[in-house]
Amino acid sequence: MPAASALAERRFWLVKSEPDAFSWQQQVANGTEPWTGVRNAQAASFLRAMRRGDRAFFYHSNVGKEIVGVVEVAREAYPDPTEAVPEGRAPRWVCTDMRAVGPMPRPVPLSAIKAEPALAEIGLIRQSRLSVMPISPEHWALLCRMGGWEG
DNA sequence: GCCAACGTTGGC
DNA sequence: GCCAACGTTGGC
Repeated sequence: MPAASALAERRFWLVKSEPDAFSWQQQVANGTEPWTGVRNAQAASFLRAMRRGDRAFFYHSNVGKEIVGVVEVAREAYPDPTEAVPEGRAPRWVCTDMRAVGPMPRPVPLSAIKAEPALAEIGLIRQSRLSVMPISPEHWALLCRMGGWEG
């Protein structure tokens, strides 16, 4: 089907990274980068649900605590090469490839997200430890407005 | 540095 | 299968 249908089906996500481990600046420098290291069953199931062309906010956890950019799913889930698979066992974890799309003109801090009543139900707040989560189209649009993102 | 949330592990 | 102990994440 044409692009309109693919666009309508595009889903939105938020992925977290500690900038000390892997930062937005590194993502930009590398262009496309495997999103590895997810070791949580719920987060992994969200990675598996990602489709090529889906977009995600890139959030800096611990240091910064703000949405700093937008990435796009460039390759759907495949076995995470950083997993140490025990002898005779099947690989368990997956990664996706993420491509940097662009920086948020105004990074959106966690404090601003918490201060916005319309975002009270967002996974980032309700389940603070989850590192990969879906974002509803409405929340995506609102966060884009808050960050000055014209996408 | 502390603590809440929560996932995992292991004894029973 | 239950649950205490422990480890990790991530905000404060």
